[in-house]
Amino acid sequence: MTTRSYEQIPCPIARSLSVLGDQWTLMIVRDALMGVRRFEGFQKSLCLSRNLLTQRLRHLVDEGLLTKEKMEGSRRYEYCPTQKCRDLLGVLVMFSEWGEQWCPDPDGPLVEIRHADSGQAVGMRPLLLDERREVSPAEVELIQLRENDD
Amino acid sequence: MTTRSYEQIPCPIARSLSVLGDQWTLMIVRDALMGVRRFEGFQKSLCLSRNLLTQRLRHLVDEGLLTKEKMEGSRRYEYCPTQKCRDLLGVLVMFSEWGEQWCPDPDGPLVEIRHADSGQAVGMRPLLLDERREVSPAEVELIQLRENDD
DNA sequence: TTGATATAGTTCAAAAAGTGAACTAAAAAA
DNA sequence: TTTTTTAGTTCACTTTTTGAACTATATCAA
Repeated sequence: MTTRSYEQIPCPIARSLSVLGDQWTLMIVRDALMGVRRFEGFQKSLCLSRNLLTQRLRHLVDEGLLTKEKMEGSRRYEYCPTQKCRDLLGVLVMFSEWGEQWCPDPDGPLVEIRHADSGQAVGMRPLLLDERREVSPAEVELIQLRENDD
Repeated sequence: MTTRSYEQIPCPIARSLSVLGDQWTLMIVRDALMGVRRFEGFQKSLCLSRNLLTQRLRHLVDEGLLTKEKMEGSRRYEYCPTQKCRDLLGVLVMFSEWGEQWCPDPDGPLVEIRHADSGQAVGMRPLLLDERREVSPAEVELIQLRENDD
């Protein structure tokens, strides 16, 4: 992975995508958050070439999204998601909601987002951070505060 | 853009990423949602090569995220985001929140997410969809319902 | 303990995708 | 009318990705 040219754009979305925005990284994160821990697990789940998987896992470890840890009672390693990685759940939930809405699977949903304790369905919704009140997505806007002085 | 090999994985996240998950598409969507409408606008904002921009804009039009429309009082065209594109705002907001948290800009935030009417700060937060009650992100889990029968 | 199999990679050639610069043609402005 | 801007296209070059074969431990089963 080389430095993306938009890494220089002073915007948190650009910075996030410069870490996560290649073909495979978010799919590996998805797998990790669904419990995949080992090299062969990622490879079989995603069918990506093994050398690229090596590179991407190394990248994710370097960026602090995964740790490579010795498994208990074994000499083998496993890749475990860090908090930085777990914090991407919201991103994946949004991708999932968008995918269900705009390119649904004819066989019905395949991934569910649930509250761990109660098993109830959960969605990510825009909230006024002060009042803790829900607002309509249509009323939310993205504003650039300063200009990019290339 | 060729078909990604994970397009076959029956998962709404995989399907979303097969449309959006290349180096540039989400950055173009970001620009479009911040008001960029024309070829030169995207090119200057992102500094990507012009032939790639042509390809990506065509891809986004084909996928129904942008429409190429004649500008009023002109023979020129502009690229306008559709509802399918505007529905990606939540994804971008999550990327922005993650970026601010995990790779903050030393000069302070550059993008703000606000309620259009009141100007108040907005965040995407997990909500129990039945009760409309906020829950902790740590209590949210992503569950795969069926197996991928390759 | 030995042999078989599973796991986690590495290596390398071919194919595909991205980059950057130069070029073109139509539209708009002066 | 001439110049400048806009929206691309073309092409040679570089970088990435793919896919298959190979290697070296680790674990399992007899």
